Amino acid sequence: MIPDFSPVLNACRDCSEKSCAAAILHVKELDQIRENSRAATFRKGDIMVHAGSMTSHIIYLKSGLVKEYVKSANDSEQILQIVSKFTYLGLPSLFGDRVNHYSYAALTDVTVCYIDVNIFNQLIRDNGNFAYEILVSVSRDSLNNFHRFMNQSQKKIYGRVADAIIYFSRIIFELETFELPFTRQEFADLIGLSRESATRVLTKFKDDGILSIDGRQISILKPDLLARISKHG
Amino acid sequence: MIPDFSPVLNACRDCSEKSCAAAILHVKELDQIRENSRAATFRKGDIMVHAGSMTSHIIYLKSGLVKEYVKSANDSEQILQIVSKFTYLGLPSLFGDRVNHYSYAALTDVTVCYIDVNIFNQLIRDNGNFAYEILVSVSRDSLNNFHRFMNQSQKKIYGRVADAIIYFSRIIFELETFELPFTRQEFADLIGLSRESATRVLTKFKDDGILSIDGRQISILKPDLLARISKHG
DNA sequence: TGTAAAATGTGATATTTATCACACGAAGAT
DNA sequence: ATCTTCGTGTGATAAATATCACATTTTACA
Repeated sequence: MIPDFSPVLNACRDCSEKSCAAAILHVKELDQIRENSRAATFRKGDIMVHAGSMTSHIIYLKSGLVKEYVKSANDSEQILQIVSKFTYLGLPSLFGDRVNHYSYAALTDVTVCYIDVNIFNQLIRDNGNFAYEILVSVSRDSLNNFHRFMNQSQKKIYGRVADAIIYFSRIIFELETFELPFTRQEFADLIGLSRESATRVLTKFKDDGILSIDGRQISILKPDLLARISKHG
Repeated sequence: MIPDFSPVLNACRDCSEKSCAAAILHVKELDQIRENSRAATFRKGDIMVHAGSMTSHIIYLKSGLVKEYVKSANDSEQILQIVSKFTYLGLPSLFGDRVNHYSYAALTDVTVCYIDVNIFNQLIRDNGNFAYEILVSVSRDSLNNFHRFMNQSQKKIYGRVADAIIYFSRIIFELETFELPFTRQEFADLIGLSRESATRVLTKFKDDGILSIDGRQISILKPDLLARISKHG
């Protein structure tokens, strides 16, 4: 729950895990960040940000996987996206009312940098090229969310599950064999299904020889068929 | 379909319909926009942008209502949002691959300005404060889309219809009595329902005395009850 | 290592919502 | 004015998916 603050000062100008946006910054600006930021780590399962909390620091994800989610009234959870390294968390919230609209939890061990929001905003105002890169990132996010939205609202459960599997294979792991970083319930929450329905579809894919499934370990055996199901199913 | 190009030069610096972002620009920058932009009008029903087309100009909406939508394989339509005046259309697409990801059609007569995308991008890079305002706008949009997404994926049809009615009353018209700017089919497409289901819910609300409905003319008679249905229904 | 708790798979059933079919009225076209 | 098309409401039915109940497996941890 509570981040382990690293005792090491993070020398941003030498950091090998810079974002595309930060790569544009001048040495002076990077030093400005360094003086107002802090490295930290989270353990798998830790909640990093609670929806509804105020933002004083922006979180930059240096390594690990994070789920972005919200809980609704009846305790059910909707996972918005899986965030992987080299990403700023919660940018849209920052530029609105400064209240975090989503929660974030670590799916694996995670390392991050906290950056003071005032410094971050100042950099955007001072350096249009930095601002442009941040815009690119927020826009990409927005289009991705839209894609997920369309996927959930227009496809049937087989198409949705296929889509999610392809998403993990191509975007997150870049492998045809991978380990899902969460439970079946969370998998279902990501695509807006009940746990039972998600399980049933996975079992069906296994029985049909499309996937090999052993617990959280997944291999895609028939990628073409899976892609076809994602499109038309 | 084809915009009527106005013969009048638009003097941006005197324009009373500037966006929050443009209000920040210097006189010199506004003149730069003027030399690379063009005013135009569309008639109700005109398609302004086709999804998939390339973006050479960004469209700024000066007056009127526009639907942002996509068509899927089986010709069904999902309306993403209703856009009202003082808004740039399709910003997230601009910062990605420059392909328009959504289509836009005029729901009322509409006046717009076309602004050259290169000029627009240059202004963002040159003027961080302008960039900041654009970021605020893209972020607001992203959070709104998210809200719509949650609404569609977690609520039942009564809650969704209630939500949509409240949205028009509060955000679009700021009145308790208003005229829906589209057909029942489009209303259904906005909230991801079949036309028949949307109709049935509206009729139920009418029978229960929550709304008064006469064709497209709608009055909210019991706002509290409607809000409760939106939350828990 | 043993035990409790959590996660998973699966059948039966219920609920929600879409689809189909059709009647009716209003708006446009000739 | 009449014809045709489009939009709308409504009942009957079908399809998709959630919920419930419970057995089984895996994981956590004392």
